[in-house]
Formats: sequence, structure tokens, C-alpha cells
Amino acid sequence: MTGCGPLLRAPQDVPRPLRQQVFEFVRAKGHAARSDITHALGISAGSATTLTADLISAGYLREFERQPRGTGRGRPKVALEIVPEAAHVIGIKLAFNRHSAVLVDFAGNVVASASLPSSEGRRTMDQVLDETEALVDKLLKKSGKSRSDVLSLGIGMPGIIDHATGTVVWSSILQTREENLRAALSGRFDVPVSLDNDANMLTLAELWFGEGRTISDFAVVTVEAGVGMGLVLGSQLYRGAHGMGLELGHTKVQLDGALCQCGQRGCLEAYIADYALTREAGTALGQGFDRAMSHEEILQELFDRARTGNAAAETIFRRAGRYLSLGLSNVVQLFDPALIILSGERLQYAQFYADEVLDGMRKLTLNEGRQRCRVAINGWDDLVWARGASALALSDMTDRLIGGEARTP
Amino acid sequence: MTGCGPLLRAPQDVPRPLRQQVFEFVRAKGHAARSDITHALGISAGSATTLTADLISAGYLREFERQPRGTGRGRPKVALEIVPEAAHVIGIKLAFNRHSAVLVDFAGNVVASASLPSSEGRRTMDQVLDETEALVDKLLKKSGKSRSDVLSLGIGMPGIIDHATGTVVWSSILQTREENLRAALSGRFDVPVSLDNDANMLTLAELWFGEGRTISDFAVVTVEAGVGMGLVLGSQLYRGAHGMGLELGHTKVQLDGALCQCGQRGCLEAYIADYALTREAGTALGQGFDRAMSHEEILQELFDRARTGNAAAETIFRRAGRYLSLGLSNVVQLFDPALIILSGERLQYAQFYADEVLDGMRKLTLNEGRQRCRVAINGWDDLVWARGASALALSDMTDRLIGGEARTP
DNA sequence: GGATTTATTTTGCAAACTGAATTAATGCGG
DNA sequence: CCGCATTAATTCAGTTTGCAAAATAAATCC
Repeated sequence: MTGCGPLLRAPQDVPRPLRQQVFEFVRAKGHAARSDITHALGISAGSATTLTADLISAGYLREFERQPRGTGRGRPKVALEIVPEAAHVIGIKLAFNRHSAVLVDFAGNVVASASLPSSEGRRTMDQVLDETEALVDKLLKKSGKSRSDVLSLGIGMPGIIDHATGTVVWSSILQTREENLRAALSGRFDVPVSLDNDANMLTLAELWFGEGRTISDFAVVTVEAGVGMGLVLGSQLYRGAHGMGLELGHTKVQLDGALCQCGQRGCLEAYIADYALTREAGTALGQGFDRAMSHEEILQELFDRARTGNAAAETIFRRAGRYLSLGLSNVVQLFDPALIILSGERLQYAQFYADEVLDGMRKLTLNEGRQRCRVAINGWDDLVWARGASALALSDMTDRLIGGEARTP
Repeated sequence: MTGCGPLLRAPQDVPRPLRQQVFEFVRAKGHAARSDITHALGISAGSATTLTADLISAGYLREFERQPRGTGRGRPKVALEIVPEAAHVIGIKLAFNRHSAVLVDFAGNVVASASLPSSEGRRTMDQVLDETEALVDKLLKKSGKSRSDVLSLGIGMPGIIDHATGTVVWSSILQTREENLRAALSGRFDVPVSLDNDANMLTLAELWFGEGRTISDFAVVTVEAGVGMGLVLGSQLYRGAHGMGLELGHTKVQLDGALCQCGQRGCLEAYIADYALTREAGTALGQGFDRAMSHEEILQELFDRARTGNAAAETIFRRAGRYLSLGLSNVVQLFDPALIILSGERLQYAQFYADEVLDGMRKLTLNEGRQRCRVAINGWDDLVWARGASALALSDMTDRLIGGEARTP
């Protein structure tokens, strides 16, 4: 017998310092009194006093004037809050033809935002670095901050990104492969940089700022040019064993099915992505169809026609909807999440058949069990992605500042 | 601003006691010296001495005679080991027509095993309880132990099981629904009982005794009468938000596809489960086909024919293989596990086309990233399930005995 | 104004660990 | 066979961490 049981240390066995837990609790709540901390974290009142005093003297927390007091007797609580000015981070989303960024304070408030059109298509590393730098400078100018105010950078971009190493294995906006963008950016800005793919950014945005905040297990599905997915398990972003993204778009929904851009057949994406819809646009649009139009224009045209009763156009969207239902039902069946959040630009076209998609999904899911999986459709605001990236930077900075040895100076 | 960041406490913020970590480390390693503990757990040598002394005096650990010593100078380590006799648990697998059980000691060694044919099909709660009791008694008699030696019971069975509450929502071997089998069994045997579905048992077996021990993220796929899946994420069994099983068998591989037993169309199971294969057996077998044969007999016959060159029979297996590839590729695409373990009785038929299945899976998976997902095919030994159940009981008992307040008496 | 109630701070105190010094057990080189 | 180097384990004094309980503070209720 050589023993039994898992041989790796479970993550729970390396606990986060209480100090950091207190800080994160206050940040999550917005305001929290010491007694709230006591109850929520299960620590004694004395410890709450000590820990908060420590954080206050370090300049990370401060007392917030007496709480409004509605009901209740007894001494009123004194709410604490994050000192927003204590630190700032930037979250950036790099995209096909436009980059966007937010400057966020220590409490997670957006202080300023900016965006910049960029060169299109695949560019060199230097271009990416230059574009990022230009965007950051614009953002800083707008907010009146300087580079030295920024303590961490979070970046999201399309492609296959290895978060752990900061490597861009492959990206639709980069000419070269296997580039260590994190190291390069970190060098340019002289701050720590975190990198991840865009679907994970959106997922983080939901976990930090959206509906996902109160849910421990949920999935985010994005329908954009491609179909992406992010997963939160146990209140943490799940990154898979190899740290690459989760490719819902390339799960197969049909053996030997439609040809996908990736070269394989039957991918979900081959049925619901832009090019899958526009592929059939010629047939549906007839003379209204112009080969010179961009994917987006064609889509818009198709959508308008569908809405005004063009049966052929409608059936294109309807089929895409059915396949989306199928893809979602597979996610439910495999993960049993409490919630699926649908997001992404293309969902605007889905709005008029959204009910059908959800219905279809439910019909394709076993519901022997009790609760069904809830589905939410979220507005896709371009800043959301950058905010997600800021969450990445924020948590990185928190670990460093509060979690690290850094004590009261 | 109402704060940002997840509002739920992450599981890591409720750490396991060091004492328990030490114990589990020794159990995982089989033998470990105090200095090994020091390094692995990152604690000081002094703590290792104290903690182990505590566990030794409580009767859970003991010194194992000097380690064989290969190389090295210096004072030799003194290996520690679990005291196997300190406690015993039973793991049970309830199945369609035969139940099996193992008696396991504190170190995870199988002390005795037993199995008992059972009534077939759906039975009443009382029948299940009686059958379980008979099996336990047989096992105890065989091992010379008494009921009071058993400190915990782990049970795995097919169906939809809510682990958290111990409820059998639905099972193919139970007539009624929503039965709290855990409470009932706990009452009969007067020990804590843990309950889970059979795919999770198999997954636990891999995590505790098999290849999964050294891997933090992996999936186990079982092909039996149905297709099941279990998932380990972060070295822990993932149970989903609603605590029900993960239903790979009912993910859809084709829109409006073949009819499944569950009433829906296009389920993976409808292409690779027993009844999916036997459905076409008549055509393939011709006069060799007898309507009176059981599913298993038909399968065996089909398999023999396929192996001896019957093209029709072969194509049946081959198609099933292709769909299995597809299902597996979807798992890889969605989870990015480091390893997939294939198991289950029906995999014996897959052996002769296993390479094709793996090949197919690889062809259906994006491999832009680096490492591919490894796939292992594991022998399906009937006892494995019961051992998995014993792991459930073992970890429950460990939490209770070592993790609980229970100190040296 | 005093009783009551709730929040926070203060104050020992106990447990949990660490680090350094010490003791223990062994191989190696002469 | 005897030190010496080397690694393992124990001891013990000292920190750190966090708790419990008492003390203090600030409000409401009557």
C-alpha cells in the first residue's frame, strides 16, 4: 500500500490572511461596520478592531460617517469604507479595431475611461505595445493622473492566452505567436501586468460587478465574432488545467457538420457566428445583397429584414437560435451552474428570439432534478470588458498590497 | 457605489486544521517522516513534532521502523504511518442486480469485500434497506468485525442523488422518488452515512486510489448502461450548483437526433449506450438475432461478430466510437482537463477501436494551445465503485475524527 | 435621568507556531 | 575506531494571532 487520497495540496490549505479577508469584505460590501465584519468572517470583535485599526493606519480603510441609522437601539455602528485614493489600477481591453480602458480606484470605482480606434487586423508586437501606451496616456491625461499613480495593469484580449505565464499563444490581433506580452508591457510601464483572454474578462466583470457576485458557480457565454465562455466555480474564475480558454464555440454540435473557421466541422460557432449567418445571406437577401458589405452590415441588413417579415432571413436567425439553445443546454448538462449569463454584441440580434432560445434550452435539458438553471441576458457595454480587466488588476494589486508582507510602514 | 468583488466567502477562507492536513499528508504518502511533513506543509520542525505527537498519542499515527535508507548521511528519518486498525469504514455500491461492498481500514486498505445478488429493477425503500443490511452483515461476518467497528458508511448508486441532503431524487433502482436514503440508513446503522451517485464514486476512486491522485483537474467518463461523468477541479470533486450529477450522456450531439430513453432527441447516450447499439442489432445479426436475448447478450454477440469481420456489426461499434469521440472532445473543449479517464463496463467493447476514439477526439479538439489532454482507459473492476464509496466515508470520518474538536482524550 | 441595547475598545490570556539551540543517529575519511 | 560532517527530531523561549470577557461608548426607550 502506498497510501491513498489526493497527493496535491488543496487550495484551501493555503489560506488568505485575515487582514486581506477583512479588506475584501469591506470592498465587496461598500461599507461595513466592524461588527458586520465580526459576524461575516466569524472572528471576534477584538480581532475586528485590531485588523481594521491596522488597515486604517496603513491608509487603506477609513471611517465613514455614522451610518444612516434606520431602526434599532444601542450604539450605532460606524461604517468603514475603502480609501479610494489609496491606489489606482487600469483595465484595458484590446480588440480588433478599437481598444478601450478604464482607470479604477482602490474601491473599484471607475475614475475615467477612454478608447482609441486602432489599426485593424493582425499587428506586430510593437504596434500593440505602442497602441496600448497611447491609450494609457490618453486615459491618464483625461483623469489627471500620472503613470506613477497606477499600481497594476490588467489586460484582456481575444485569442489563446496563458494567464499564468502572460504569454499570448495566439491572437487574432497579433501577427506572431507565443509572445510574452506581459513581460513586454511590464517592462514598458514598470508595473505588474496581468493578462487574460476576453471571455474571462467578461466573466470577471460579472463576478466583480454584476449578477455573479452572489453566485458561486456560473457560466458566462459570449456571442461575438466567435462564441466564448468563462466559468466561475467556487467563486473563482476557472482557468482549466492548461490555462487556456474554454472554447464553447468549438464544441461539436453535429458530427461532420458545417465547416468552421478553425478548419473542423460541426463546431457550434459554424452555426451561430457572424460568418455562419452571412454565409447564407445571399440567398435570403436577394438583390439587397452586396458582396462588398462587411459582415456587420450584412448582419444588420439580415436582422432588419427578419424583423420585417422576411421568412428566409428569419429562418437564418431561428436556426442559429436553436443551435445556441443546444450549446447552452450542453453547458447546463455538464456543469450544472446556478446561472448562465449571456452576453456579447451579437446578442442584440438574439433579442427578438431570446425567449425561444431559452425555451429551447430548457427543452433540451434534463430537469429531473429540482431547480432549473437561470439564464440572464446582459447588456453588452464596451466598457464592461475593460472593467473586467480592471478587476484582474485590482485583485492582483490587493494580493500584493494587503496580502503580502507589506505591513504598516 | 455599492462595492465590488465577489460577495460570497471563497472556500479557501475556511482553512482545514493543520492537524488534519498532517494526517492526510501521511495517509496520502503511505509513510512520511516528520521532516517530510515539515517541507510539504511549510511548517516548522517544531510544529511537526507537536502535531505528530498529538496524533500519535491519540492513536491515529505511529512510528514505522526506520526507513530502508538508501543513500544519504545524517540521522535517518523515522517514517510515520497511519494506524490502520484505528478505525474502519464501509463503502457500498448499489446497482441494478448486484450490490458490492468493501470494508476499509483507516489507511484505506481493503480489509474485506463482499457482494450479493439483489432483486432486479425498481424496488421499495425497505427492500433497498434490507438488501444493504444483508450485504453489510455478510461483509462484517467475512471480516470478523462487528457493526460497532464501523464508523462511517459511504454509498454510491445510480440516479440523481443530492449529496448535500442525502436525498435520492430519482434512481433506476428505486420505485419512489425524493427519498432520504441517508437518514434512513443512518437510522438503521447508527453511523453517519454519505450518499452520492455512482459516477462520482468512480471519480472519487480515481482521485483517492488511481491516476487522479497527482492531478488537480480531471474528468472521469463512464460508459455503462448510460454515460456518466465526474469531475475533479482543484483536487476536489465538483458537484455543481445543485448537487446533482453531471450528465454527459444527455448532452446533445445532434439537433433533432436519435431518440433517447430520457425522451429527448440527440443525446450522446442515444448513440452509444446499450440500447442504442442493440437497436440496430437485428439488422446486423440477421438470423443470429433472438428477440429474447438480454441487452448484454446481444452486445456480446454483436461484439464477437464485429471482431470476426461482420461489417454491419463493426459499423455499429464504429459509429458509437465516433460519437464517443465527439462527446469527449466537447468535454475537453469546455473544461480543459489535464486528463480524461475512461471507465465503465462497456469499455471492453471499445477496446478494439480505442485508438480510433482517441484519434477522433484529438481531431475534434482545437489544439492551438500546447499540451493535449491525456486520455487513460482504466480497467473496470466491480470493486472500484465500492472503493470510491469508501473514500467518501473515509473523508467524512477523517473530518469528524481528526478535523473536529475531538482532541486527545 | 436611568435602564436597556448594541458597538467598539481594552485587556489579559491561551493556543499555535516559529526559530534557535540542543540532542540524536548515521556515513565517511582517515 | 574516532572525530566530523550531515541530516532528523526535540526542546524551549519567544512571537504572533486571535479569543473571551470586562470595560467603555453612544444611542434609544421610558
